[in-house]
Amino acid sequence: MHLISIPDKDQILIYSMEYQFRSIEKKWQDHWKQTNAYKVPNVSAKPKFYVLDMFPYPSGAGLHVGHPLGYIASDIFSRFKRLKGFNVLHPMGYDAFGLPAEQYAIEHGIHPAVSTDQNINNFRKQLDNIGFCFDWDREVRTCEPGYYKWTQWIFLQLFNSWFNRDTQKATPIAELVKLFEEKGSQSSSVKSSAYSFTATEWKSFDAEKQQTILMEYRLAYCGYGEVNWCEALGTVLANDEVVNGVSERGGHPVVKKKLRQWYLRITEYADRLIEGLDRIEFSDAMKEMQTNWIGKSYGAEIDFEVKSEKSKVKNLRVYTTRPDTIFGVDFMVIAPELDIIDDIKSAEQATAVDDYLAYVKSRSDRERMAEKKISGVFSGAYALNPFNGQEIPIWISEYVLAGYGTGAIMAVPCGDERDHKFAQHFSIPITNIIGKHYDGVEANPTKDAILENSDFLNGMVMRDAIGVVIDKLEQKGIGTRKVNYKMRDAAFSRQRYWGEPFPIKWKNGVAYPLSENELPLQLPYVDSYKPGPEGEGPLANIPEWVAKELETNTMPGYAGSSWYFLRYMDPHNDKAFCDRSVSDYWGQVDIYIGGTEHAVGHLLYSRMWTKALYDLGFIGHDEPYKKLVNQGMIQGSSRFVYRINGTNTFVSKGLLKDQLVDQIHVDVNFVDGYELDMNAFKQWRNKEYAAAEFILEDGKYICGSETEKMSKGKYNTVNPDLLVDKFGADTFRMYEMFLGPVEISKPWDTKGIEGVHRFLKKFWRLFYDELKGKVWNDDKATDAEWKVLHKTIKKIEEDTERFSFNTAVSAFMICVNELADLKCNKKEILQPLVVLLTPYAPHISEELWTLLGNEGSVLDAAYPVFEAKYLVESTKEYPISVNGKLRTTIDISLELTQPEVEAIVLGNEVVQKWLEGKMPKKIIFVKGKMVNVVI
RNA sequence: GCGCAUGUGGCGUAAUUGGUAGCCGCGCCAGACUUAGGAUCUGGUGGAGUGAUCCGUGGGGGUUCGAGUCCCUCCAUGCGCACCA
Repeated sequence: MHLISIPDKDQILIYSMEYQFRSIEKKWQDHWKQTNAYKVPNVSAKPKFYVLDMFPYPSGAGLHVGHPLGYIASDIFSRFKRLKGFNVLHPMGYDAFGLPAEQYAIEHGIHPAVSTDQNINNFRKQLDNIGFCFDWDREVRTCEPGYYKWTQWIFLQLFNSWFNRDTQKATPIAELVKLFEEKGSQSSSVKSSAYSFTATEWKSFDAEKQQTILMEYRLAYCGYGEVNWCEALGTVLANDEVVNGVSERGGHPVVKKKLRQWYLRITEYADRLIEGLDRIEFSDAMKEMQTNWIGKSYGAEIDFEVKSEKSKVKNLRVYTTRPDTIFGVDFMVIAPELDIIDDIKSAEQATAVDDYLAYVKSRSDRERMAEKKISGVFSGAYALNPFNGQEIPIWISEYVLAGYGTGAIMAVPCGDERDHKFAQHFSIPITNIIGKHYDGVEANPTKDAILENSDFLNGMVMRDAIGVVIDKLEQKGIGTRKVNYKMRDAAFSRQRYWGEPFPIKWKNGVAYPLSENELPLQLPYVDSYKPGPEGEGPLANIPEWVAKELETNTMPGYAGSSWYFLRYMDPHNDKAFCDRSVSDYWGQVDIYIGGTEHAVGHLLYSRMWTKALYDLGFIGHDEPYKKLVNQGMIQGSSRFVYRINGTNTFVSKGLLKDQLVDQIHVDVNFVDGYELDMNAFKQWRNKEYAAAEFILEDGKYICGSETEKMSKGKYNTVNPDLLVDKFGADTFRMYEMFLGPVEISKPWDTKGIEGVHRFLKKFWRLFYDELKGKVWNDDKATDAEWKVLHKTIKKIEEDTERFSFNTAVSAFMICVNELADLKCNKKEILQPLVVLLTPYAPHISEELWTLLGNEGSVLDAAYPVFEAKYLVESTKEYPISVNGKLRTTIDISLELTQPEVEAIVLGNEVVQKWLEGKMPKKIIFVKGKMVNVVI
């Protein structure tokens, strides 16, 4: 009999040889806690490795089985790196500011700080269950003053900096002031703005004017932007909260309203954000998404003279990437939002234009986006082609966006699909400038056609004409070469309570930063979360706050998450956001794990903040994440019952015929596979279905199933706590990995977890048998056993290194199956396996490690070293194909040459049968792989 | 509409470089042990056929001695979006 001791206050002894996962896991979790097993030092002789998870927003719903997927993957990798001799930083924290907590506060009157705290405690309990190796001493919460003090501090650095176009770097604003004092606004390092002045003029400006000008350059700046304003609710709504043009709650109308907003000048970093992608390991898909989002394009801005009845507007400026098509312009299109519309519309078209604008205003962005049908209206005005004076009608249509370029395009139907459809729809005549390349049916966006009908460009290849046209436009002073970006500056303020306050005071319309020693500017306690007047945030309702002339907006969710990876390095520092020597030690995040939904938001913002902090000398690297791994979503597998319409009778799935039935979601937690637990169902939802009657097949009620998003409303969420309780954390961890590749989305299936649990039990039985007790021994291993071990070492090491955890779990299973077949209970084979298993199933590994008589923790054991000599083979079972179809296999020595192999193959009776006496045309022999006989 | 991703047994998946398709697990079938099994163990399990064989990686086409893998095209599903000129 073997003995498991549980180091409790009242120590109890359990005599057992079974795999007692509950006591084992509790014992070691307590032990690791007491011994600070996961504490990570900032000073170490070991090489560093930084593994980071995207930290969670602590929602009230708690964790479901989809959440820990990435955490388990990163935990396995962290433990693996630790065994390999690295000092591994693997922290966790909470992205704790956010809208849901505030919404909950509005509805239930519970302060966001309170509910957030409760949610965090709940999350923590659930996370601890799974046995992660997080260093909890480094936990951060973005909503704590000790944290957001530094979020505010970094904001001030951005506020006090501008982007020097010459050096392409964030630079203290004082240097810009100096530049203005010396040279005025004319300098290559200064971007163009609405203001142009000499040094003398600058000095003559009053402070207010100077500040207004500086605001044009600050990396964090104040401007005006449109928001979703809901008059009835008196508040600004997020895009999420607007459905079909009305508020999600209450269905009140939502309109665009211009409000003062903070922005981050991320557009200045566009080129560096593109360039940086070459130096980091993100998936090609992710890089592509970021590149598309930034959307750099080369083109020209061209001014077209406008001819309208009122003659109020002289020019229409358009942006185009294809100035070479200027003679193919058949109409212009301007965005419905443009102010000039009023001034150019003709009397005849006025009603039609107004109607169209009203129509557009009634439509949400979403509708406009998904719209396939073509709409638009002629304005009644014309633009003149600058080269030949031809009149071009100006149209208004929602397919042109006000926010991009100049909000106006020159439409070339023969070369652009959307323009083409528009022209066809409104019967606008189409000019063909590319001859046979345009078939009259579909536009052709080629750049390689030779231009026709194009005046001085005739005979030129389009690609070459682009530069020629721009040069000519520039000579004439009616156009300029222009690089454009789709990306816009990031809106950085919210009219909400539960976020970081801005460390900004307003005096006479000028924003002044608080000084560093006034930080943190604490979020004041409030009783009401109602919006302030005129769309301002709830802080505007606090008299003391307003009296101090403090900014009433708060920062958005992504403020805290844009730099948290730095705070983990030095979380308790109250002198700096992170000591430079510490960030120099840890450097970049080596592996960052999270979902693709952050592809263009968080991942771009945090890259920008990192670059700015780098420019200003606060950290030594300008890309936060060296490598990114995207985890897939775990989908829910919903279960349904079928109730015959108007009755209380439920029909089993297999017996469904033509009856009209209601398909009803049932809670997956009382369905075993597909079989419904009818009693549990009757008790469900306060016995709503207590009177249910069932039509069964083979005495069972079989449910229907569908794969959907995992969510409470679909009753398909599965709580990890239940599974850990039933099967143990080790089983749960391995099963989540066994489900499939980390980066692929797949449905959850609770049923399969038993297979992994069986595996761990089988593994345990190699050491301890239910009847015989200890079965492991010190016998010498055979060649076959060594081979199994080293094959496994190789596979596990390679798979873990490349994040292929599902195949690694499978390799463990194969190994245990083979050792069981060999009846191998030998310590010299089993002990290295225990170490290999440690990252995946740390609890059982630590237990067996101790039981094998080892001192110290398995967490720091030496990782087994693969030796190729155990895997050397002398023969190979070759697949023999005839004309590419497998016909047989033959064991052939690996030493033989091609002619020798050919002789063996041709002598084989199966091959001879297929040859039918003919001579093969050729024999393909790939040594160590296969043989193919071609007849 | 645009962008990205994914399609392999009843299910989750495997096949690392173009070289034996279906490893491992679930489920299912049969059996052993058992008072019993939702425990454990053993064997079987892509489809058709008595069989030799044939068919099979979303559909169609192509390249190749050989294609799940490469190319073209179509279809379906999921996710994202700011119709990006």
